[in-house]
Amino acid sequence: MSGIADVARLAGVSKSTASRALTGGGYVSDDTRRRVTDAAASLGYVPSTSAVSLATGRTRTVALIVPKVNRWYFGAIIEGVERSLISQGYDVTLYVAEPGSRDRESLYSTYLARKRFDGIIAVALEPGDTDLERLLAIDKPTVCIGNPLQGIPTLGLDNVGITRITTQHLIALGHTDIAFVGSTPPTDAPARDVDERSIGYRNAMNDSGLAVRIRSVPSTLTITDAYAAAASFLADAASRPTGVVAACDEVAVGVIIAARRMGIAVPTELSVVGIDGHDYAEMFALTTVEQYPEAQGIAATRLLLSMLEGEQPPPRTLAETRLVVRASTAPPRTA
Amino acid sequence: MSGIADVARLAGVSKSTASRALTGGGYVSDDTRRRVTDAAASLGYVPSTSAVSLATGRTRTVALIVPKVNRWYFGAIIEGVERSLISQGYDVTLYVAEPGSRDRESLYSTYLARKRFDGIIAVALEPGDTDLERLLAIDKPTVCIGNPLQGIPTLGLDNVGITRITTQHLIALGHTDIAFVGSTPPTDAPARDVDERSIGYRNAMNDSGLAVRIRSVPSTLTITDAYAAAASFLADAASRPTGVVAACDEVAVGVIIAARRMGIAVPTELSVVGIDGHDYAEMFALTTVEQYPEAQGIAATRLLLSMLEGEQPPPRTLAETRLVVRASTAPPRTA
DNA sequence: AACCCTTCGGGAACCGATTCCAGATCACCG
DNA sequence: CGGTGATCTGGAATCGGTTCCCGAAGGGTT
Repeated sequence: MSGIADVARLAGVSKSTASRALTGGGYVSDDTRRRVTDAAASLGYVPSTSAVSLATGRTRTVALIVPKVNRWYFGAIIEGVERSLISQGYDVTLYVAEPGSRDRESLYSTYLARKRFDGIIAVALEPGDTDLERLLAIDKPTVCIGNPLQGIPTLGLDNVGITRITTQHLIALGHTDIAFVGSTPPTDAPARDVDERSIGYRNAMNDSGLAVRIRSVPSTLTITDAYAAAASFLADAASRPTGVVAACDEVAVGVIIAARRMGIAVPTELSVVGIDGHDYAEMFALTTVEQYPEAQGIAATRLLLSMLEGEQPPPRTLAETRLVVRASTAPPRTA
Repeated sequence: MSGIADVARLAGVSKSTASRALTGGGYVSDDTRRRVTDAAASLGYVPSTSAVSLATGRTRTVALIVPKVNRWYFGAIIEGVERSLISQGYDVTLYVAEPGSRDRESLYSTYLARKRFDGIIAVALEPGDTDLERLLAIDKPTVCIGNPLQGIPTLGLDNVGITRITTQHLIALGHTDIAFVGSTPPTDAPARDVDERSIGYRNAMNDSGLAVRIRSVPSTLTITDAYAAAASFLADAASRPTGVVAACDEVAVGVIIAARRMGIAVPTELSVVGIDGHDYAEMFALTTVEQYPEAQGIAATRLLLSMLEGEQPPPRTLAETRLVVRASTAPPRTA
């Protein structure tokens, strides 16, 4: 491997001049610069990143922290972040650790402490966890995607508002017996995304004077979990709601699959509305509020890069959403 | 930030002794070592990784190259690789680039050339692409997951054998009219995983003297793609097969969803068998040959780490699989 | 008491870049 | 023609560690 010294020698200049010519700083005559770049090209010179970051203090790497990879939402964010960072010449190192897990512990104490990165993008941190203060202690530019956290610029959804919209959509269709399928908010802990959504549902129901009914599924909110839960709570025809507000599309899809299996017609006997704009939404004709996690990843990257340039982004940025009405919702049969 | 010089000063020793005490090389008395580690702990000393890798030539980072994040198979591999590498003290930098894409180009010419890693794990490289030689040119320890490639240790499935098994499962149940749903192998290019699977199907059919029928879906092989394709080829009751060998579980699930929608009973009127052991397999009662991508990620990591220790792993390692019979397959109605 | 081997610790070189500083060249102007 | 400022280049220090080499001290043997 040839280093900058070899390039300098071949071009007949000193190391310092070679460095200036290649990085663009300081005065270098056009002629010299050309000689140096030619020499570098002919040697196939690639600067050693460890040397560069030792000298400059910048790593051109961003740490991306996600709780999970194998979920549509997180996967899409990862793809967005990766694509946009790469296009800016940054590498992405990926850390997977669920909030509260043991991995999480060593993540902060060992890996993040090494600071092999210029900035951090953290996805779906749980508020109230110790993560926040530890992130702040690292003292590197940081952006969050998800719930707002005190002191860190965050990109997220208006969860309350969105769920109000999906709930009102069912109410407007004439439904009165509407259940929220998600997880029950813990009374002591601060609200996570899911909890905010259940609040949006409750607000909308209260506004219309309707009774609130919440069906819990495991907080992983996967299709499989929702399928299993729905198979049980849809079983009794008497207590079955006519409308379901799902905490996310994966839950909605699980409910629809369960309903179909049980011979409950969607939307004739059961209307289902989700939140996400999941890949599968169209296949299940799901009415949903779309969000665009890949675009969120790109936007978060932009925020972070602006911080690296010394700017101070707004503490809270709302991500774009759009209600898409499909065939999983209709007026209830009795109406 | 305090450096090793500060630690040395506080412990009353020289930089070299401090380094030896902390990294474990050379002779250091227990007493001195304790003084140094205490000093390091009290200062919260964390070695600068750029300095360490500049001096040692090792980055303790592995590059993970995947074509896509948001697919069950790739997501699971990423999780497995990440988890096991982190537990060994390695960081993972993620590169997402589909074979043949423009991103792929810059990936090799720019990012991989920087060699900010000690080794590479590449997932689902397409044989016949130029990737192979470029990977070899990088001249770093490399492990592949997927199809075998000349010169790189590879962890993969016996695709031909597996699909023979799923096909024979249907044949044994009495099916004679069995279609393969995947993509048609290109005649000129070398075989990808999917192509090998169609070969396994064809071999099994030929062995039993049955007619080969291949239904193509877009090569991304997603549930949605398969759903759309199935909606069309299941439409004509006369030409409809009684059994489907799917190239993967996502295709199988797409077919099942389409069949249910069209009122075709599974397995009574249509048996479907997949390959993967997808998260959704159980929910759809899918008969399938399970593979374990997360375990494959862990195994690939082990292979790579052994290469970093100077060992030479076997060129080809077969990953574990297991046939799981569920309720998506049954004898055909006429039998 | 002389000697040798093992253990321990310090000084300095080194990894491969960037960057500060000072000196050299050049053009232009008075 | 000397002075001045702008432009260009090289030497050397620096980033923060690891590691080679060598000298010193300690312990055991003849």
